[in-house]
Amino acid sequence: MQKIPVIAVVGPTASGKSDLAVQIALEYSGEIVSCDSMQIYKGISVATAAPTKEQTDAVKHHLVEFLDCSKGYSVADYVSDAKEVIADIHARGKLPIIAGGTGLYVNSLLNNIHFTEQQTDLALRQKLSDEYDLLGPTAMLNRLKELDADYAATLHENDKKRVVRALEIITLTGQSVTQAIENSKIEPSLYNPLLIGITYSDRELLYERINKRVDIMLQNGLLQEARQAFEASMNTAAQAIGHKELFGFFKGEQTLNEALENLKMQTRRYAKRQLTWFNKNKDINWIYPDLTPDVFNEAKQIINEWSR
RNA sequence: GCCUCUGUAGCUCAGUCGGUAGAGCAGGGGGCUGAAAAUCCCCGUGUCAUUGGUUCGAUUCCGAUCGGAGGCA
Repeated sequence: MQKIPVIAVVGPTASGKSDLAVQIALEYSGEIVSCDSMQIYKGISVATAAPTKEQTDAVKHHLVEFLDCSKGYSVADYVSDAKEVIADIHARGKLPIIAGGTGLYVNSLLNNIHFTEQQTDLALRQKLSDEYDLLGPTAMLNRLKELDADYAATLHENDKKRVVRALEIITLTGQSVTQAIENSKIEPSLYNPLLIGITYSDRELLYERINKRVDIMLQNGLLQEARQAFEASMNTAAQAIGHKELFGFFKGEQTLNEALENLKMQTRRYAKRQLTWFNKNKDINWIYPDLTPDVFNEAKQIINEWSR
């Protein structure tokens, strides 16, 4: 089967990937498929720095601001949704441009990780989580060792989320995580991807952009949006950086300035984690705006070489 | 002007009964397969303000100088 050509623009938050993706889409007649675990939600566009109206007017954006904040979502949902959207864009003769900073989603999509039918049981997960708290990390990791020694060897006992999830999978499916991971890789990739990464060679410059962007968010109504989130019942959207950091201020536990400084710090750390994720991928063609002022031109050269 | 306290890692501070020093936070590095903007792991050399003195040896004790805080005038 012929692989679908796609361009993926990745990088840490506030690096300028959204702008670059739009420029590429306009030049090469593309449509943007967002790859961002938080921008999928409606009503939190300030905190998530969702694409602006100018951007969405200029280029069609998919998988952005379509889900209610009360709903849960996962990688499996994303891969399934994105595959459909990409196939449709390609069928209409347009170039799919994946743009986003959620490393897990990017990798799972491009490698065509295969997720089987429903494999989550929140009640069971809660039960295992309670047991973890009760029996302690060592006991739970030991339990996993007996069921799936290989996977257990890759985890630290404090990694509650993964230890619990591994036990959840095993009790639910009777299959070890090692097996499940192996099975998830059986299908070949559907795409012929070109990966373009954007980040600053001088981390300080990226951090300055992040700090500045938080100040702009404030002007764009971050406080009002966060106050609504403070009262609303949110699902995974509650994890987004941008609202929860302001709750301390709403409760009167800290000043607005303290909360904003913390918000900036959390965003900087997030950017660092994103870089850890993407740095591992040796297929990424990196562009550094502080070294290469004309980012778009650089991107065009990379693309032209790739499409030859 | 006088008195007291204080000056140690980017920040807040321990500490060395004299043998060149360590926590928290910040920061850095690394993981990551159904919550991922989440979550987990690892990483601490710095003219111990400056300058004289005592000493085998001073960041530690003493003096002076220069910062900072408070008190009295």
